[in-house]
Amino acid sequence: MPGDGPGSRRHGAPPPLPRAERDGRRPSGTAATLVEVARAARVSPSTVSRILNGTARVADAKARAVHAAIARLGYRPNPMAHGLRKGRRMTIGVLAPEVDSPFFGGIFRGLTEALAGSDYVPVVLGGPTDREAEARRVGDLLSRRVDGIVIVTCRLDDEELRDFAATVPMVVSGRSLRGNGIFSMKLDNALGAELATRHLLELGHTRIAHLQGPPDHRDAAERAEGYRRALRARGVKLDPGLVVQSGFLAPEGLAAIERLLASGRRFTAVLAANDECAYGAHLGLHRRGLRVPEDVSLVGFDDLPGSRFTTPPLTTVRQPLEEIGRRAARSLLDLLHGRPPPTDDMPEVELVVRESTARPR
Amino acid sequence: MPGDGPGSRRHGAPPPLPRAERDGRRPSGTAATLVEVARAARVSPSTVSRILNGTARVADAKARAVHAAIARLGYRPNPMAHGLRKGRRMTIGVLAPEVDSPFFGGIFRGLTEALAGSDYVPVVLGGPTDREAEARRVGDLLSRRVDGIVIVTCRLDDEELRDFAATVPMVVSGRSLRGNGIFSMKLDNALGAELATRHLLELGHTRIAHLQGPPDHRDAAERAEGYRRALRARGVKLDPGLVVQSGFLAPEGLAAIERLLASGRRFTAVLAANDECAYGAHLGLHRRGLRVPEDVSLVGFDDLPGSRFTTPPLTTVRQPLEEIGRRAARSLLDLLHGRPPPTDDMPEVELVVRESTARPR
DNA sequence: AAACGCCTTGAAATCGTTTTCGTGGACGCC
DNA sequence: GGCGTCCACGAAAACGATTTCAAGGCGTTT
Repeated sequence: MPGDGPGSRRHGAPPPLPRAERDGRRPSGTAATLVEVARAARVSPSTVSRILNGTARVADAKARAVHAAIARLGYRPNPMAHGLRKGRRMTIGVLAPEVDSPFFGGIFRGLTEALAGSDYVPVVLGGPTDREAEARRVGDLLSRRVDGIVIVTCRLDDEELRDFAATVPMVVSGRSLRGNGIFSMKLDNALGAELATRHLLELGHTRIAHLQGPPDHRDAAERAEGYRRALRARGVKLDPGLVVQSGFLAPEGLAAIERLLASGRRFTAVLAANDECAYGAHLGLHRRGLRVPEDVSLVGFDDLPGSRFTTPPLTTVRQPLEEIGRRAARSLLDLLHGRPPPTDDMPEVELVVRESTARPR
Repeated sequence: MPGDGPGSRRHGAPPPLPRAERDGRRPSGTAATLVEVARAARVSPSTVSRILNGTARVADAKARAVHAAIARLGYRPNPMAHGLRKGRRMTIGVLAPEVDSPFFGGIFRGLTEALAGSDYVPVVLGGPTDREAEARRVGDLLSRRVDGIVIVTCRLDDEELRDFAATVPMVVSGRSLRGNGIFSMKLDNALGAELATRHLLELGHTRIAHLQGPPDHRDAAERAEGYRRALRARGVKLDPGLVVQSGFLAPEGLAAIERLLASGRRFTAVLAANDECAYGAHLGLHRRGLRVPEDVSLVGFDDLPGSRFTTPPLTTVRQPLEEIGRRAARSLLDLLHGRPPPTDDMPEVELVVRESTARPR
């Protein structure tokens, strides 16, 4: 470390956090406290606190003195002392199975956006979860004393959820359940899948395959239901051989379409479990020399940002991810401030027709 | 809210956080404290603390009594009190321009993974940043008293960085700078671009276009430099008309390739600023009826997870994003524990040849 | 047997805020 | 002019942990 003072501070014992102290703001090595501000402004700590929080009127002269002292000392309130006293930590916990999926990304973006105005910050715990692991993670967050929790695709059952919500406000996605300290948001997966399937039917497809999502996943089951419903409504007989088990990930979509192809069953369109699954399926078709949409029409679900830029751009069912994130954050803030969260429903799912679907040849 | 007690708790004043109290663990409505544990176990608070932290030996009998009390009361240490006393908050701040990009996603995943074992949790602040906004955000994190900071693509200049690092350990990506409380990680962008370009040259391409990233972005500039270096090394004259300004986002890649196409300049291969830019470019080519790789070879940079599943899968330069995240976390933990972070270099960039490149026709 | 040291333990101080409680003064009212 | 109210403000008590300090018990050494 050339030209950087007398060697290794910072190694050794836990560092005593020296503050930046150029332009002579803090001669001492440690952060200014409210008491020091009070001393500098010749008032009592209580007064400083009151000024900071606007808890009570104080004389203008003192207020000015205090503000001057704050600026001079570069004072910043210590959030831990604050939290200890007030019982709030100003953090909200976010639980998600896959922090690197674009799905979570979209929601998280909305979440951070909506949280930006407030004084709360998100703490993210990731990693794959089954019901049990998820409960454990909530426990972790609880012992960190987060002020609220958002769970992105919730696997807890309602009972557990209610239980946790007695301790701390919770907002979850993928469930429809409201009550004391709980807010949840659920999209109409069945309707989305129905819309998508109907779109394919209207184009003239009848042999429509469905790559179904994880068997234990409610969203997946609902989408499959929507698919069947649309077929039934048009009087198209469901060929069970056209429904193949897949998952929400691209490799699973690839594997699924390969199995379907290998089965020899004829089909002219595919409804994938979600966009990522569709990506995988697309590749599988491509490998077989089948073109989208000329040979096979392909529909996804989610409308990930990337789906506008696949070749061709993917027809899909739009989930307003950012909006979900924003609403989650807002509802949680409502809960935290003791306001009733809004009762209006989620924005509707919406079919986005792009270029991966066409009339069958 | 059917069957859930006498109406609206939780609305009204800030809720007093009632703890879950079924199975009769906490008759009172509030969380157990260390003092209560001490009382229940008939020892002093100090002793409980010592047992919890292993600070000193205590008699086995007492230790057992304390553990029993802890279990019975469902005691969980209050992190705010702990933080106040110890001066540590057990959180690390993460700064990133776009929390929903797969790029950040990959890094963040590695980060959370490596943090999972420790007692630290990440707090994410997102949103687009220029240098100034980034400094402000670091300030925000500082006033939240995070114990360390990770900046994902750092725009601060070295001076500022050093300054901040005097207050709190920092790990940044996209910079090569180490010193007191600073650790940084930088990939050899120039080398990566050079590898990619050389690959195209070796396939026989000579008219290779480059969609250059944001003009103010060092990574972008370095990649452009690597591109030029590779051409020079092979004695291929650089046609400035083949270098067009783009960005790191898909729409920008699309716009750039359209401009290039409109210019009428002939080219048989494209080196994109990064993978997302390549996606956009791919779409632009597709729209013009140009096929990848038959008509135009295409190379990206980053190796996002999605790039394995584009059609065709994208040849690209691999950045080990998760590994970067993991190392960032580990180095920060090292810094925090007063251990010197590892001095070994980053893993090398690596060309991943898939199916978007081929010999020119 | 006295002196010394180590080990376990409890009492009390401490971290930096917020909040209650009390007090002195200014003001309004009869 | 006396008395009650109200207001601004300071002293001090929380909040829940850690840590220092001191003390007592016990074993060892000379």
